Amino acid sequence: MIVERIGRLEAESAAPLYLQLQRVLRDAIERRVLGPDEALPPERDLAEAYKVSRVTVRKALDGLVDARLLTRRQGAGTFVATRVEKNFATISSFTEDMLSRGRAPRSEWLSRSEGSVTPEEAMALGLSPGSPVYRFTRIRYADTQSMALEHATIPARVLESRDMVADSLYKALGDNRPVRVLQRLRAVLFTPEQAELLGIAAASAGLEIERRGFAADGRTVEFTRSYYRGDAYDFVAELSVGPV
Amino acid sequence: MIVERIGRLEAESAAPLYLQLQRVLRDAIERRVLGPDEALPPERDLAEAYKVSRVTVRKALDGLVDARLLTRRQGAGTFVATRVEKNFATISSFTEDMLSRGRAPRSEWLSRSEGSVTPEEAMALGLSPGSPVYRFTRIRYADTQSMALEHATIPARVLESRDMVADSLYKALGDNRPVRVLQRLRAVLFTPEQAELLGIAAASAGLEIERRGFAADGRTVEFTRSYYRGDAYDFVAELSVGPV
DNA sequence: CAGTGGTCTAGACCACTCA
DNA sequence: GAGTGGTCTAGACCACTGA
Repeated sequence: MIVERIGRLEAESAAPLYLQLQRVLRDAIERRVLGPDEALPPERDLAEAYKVSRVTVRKALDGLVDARLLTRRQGAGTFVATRVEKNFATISSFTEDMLSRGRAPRSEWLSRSEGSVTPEEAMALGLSPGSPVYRFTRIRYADTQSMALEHATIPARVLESRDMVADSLYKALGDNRPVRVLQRLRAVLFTPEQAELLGIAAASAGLEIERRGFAADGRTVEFTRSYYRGDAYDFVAELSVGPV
Repeated sequence: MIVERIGRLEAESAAPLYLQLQRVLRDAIERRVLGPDEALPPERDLAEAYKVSRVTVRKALDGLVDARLLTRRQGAGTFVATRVEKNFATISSFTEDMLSRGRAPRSEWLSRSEGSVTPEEAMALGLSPGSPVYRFTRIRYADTQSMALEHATIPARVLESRDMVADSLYKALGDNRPVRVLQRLRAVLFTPEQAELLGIAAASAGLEIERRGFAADGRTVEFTRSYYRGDAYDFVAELSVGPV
């Protein structure tokens, strides 16, 4: 009954049960089989239906609650969240960011080089002096509008060659893609050179974003400094209370 | 042995065991009783030492891993994280933010009024048209330097009176304090009026930050639009990968 | 007061690390 | 191969919600 409606676990999957169940539930929510504000079956029923223990059901639900897809009310039940805000403040590359805003990302390369780290880069990337890095400089466009000037420095060891970076840097990084980034944002006035490259009026306001990206293994894999047009780009961030 | 070193659970606490244990461990880490990179006792040993089940130990550790105080390596052990970055991207009010940067926050009130929501505010705060709100406008200083112009709108129901807000708005909000905020940042040029209020040159770059704050019960309790000096303030944000 | 989520236990097996 | 974290179970009691 429950399983028919929500979905089956994959029969011969090696993945942990709680992740399989999590996936089935997430899919059901995405496909609107479980509508907003709808109550999920009680944990005990889910456990019985999927032939797992209630602890496993709870572990599956925990992840979805963390991701704000579900809310729990003690004594009342577990409910599908009303999706007012979604996917804010999750990492995306410029490419993905623009696609999600319904725009077509494009890059114009200014340079693509290799060299040794500067002291500033070594500090930001956690590299020893003299380590080899690739540097990429480009103008980013959304549709035909210029959006940003971007300078990226990547440790050579995380990229097979500098020519792998065609359009998306994050795509080229593959498994070394950042799972966590730290960004620092400031408002600045564009320099005449920057304004000219972006094709905008001198003395316009821009957003300087300095980004350090960390891969799953904790190593720093990206140090990027970008200059976004203030009139064309805004940045959304979600913050929450500190560690418990 | 273990308990002597790390600390005791409170004897007669009503709090869940896993939270008590979490607290003891966090304290031990903060006090450097457990130093960076040091291995914690195995989960089974902790369970025995504190007379709780291993499941409870794991639940306590889970929270600390989420908060990045610990890292786990299967087969190897659980280790105290090397605290390279801490407390980024957690909510803080202007007051707290400045204090943490070692500066003295101060406000100069421009106005403090009550009224009915505008359509824009109603939308942002999730209020019905006509609902009463308080509005606060002030110039924010760090030491003697002007930092920002701030316009805040607060639903009247979450504040006892508008005169409760002395220095810190978040302090006045008490239990209605936001636990989650969504911010939108843009680079703008200051208007002549804004520049004059802040005592800076006309046509300087500034950071426009629009913030919506959500209390623990999910209600929107704050809608603020601020203008920060680009030359005096930067914003740090931490992002991570989306929901699993 | 019946039903729900919140916490907790004792024990088991597997996957991985490291000497 | 001993020791560690990762997953999972069956069952229990408590705290809270809502008809």
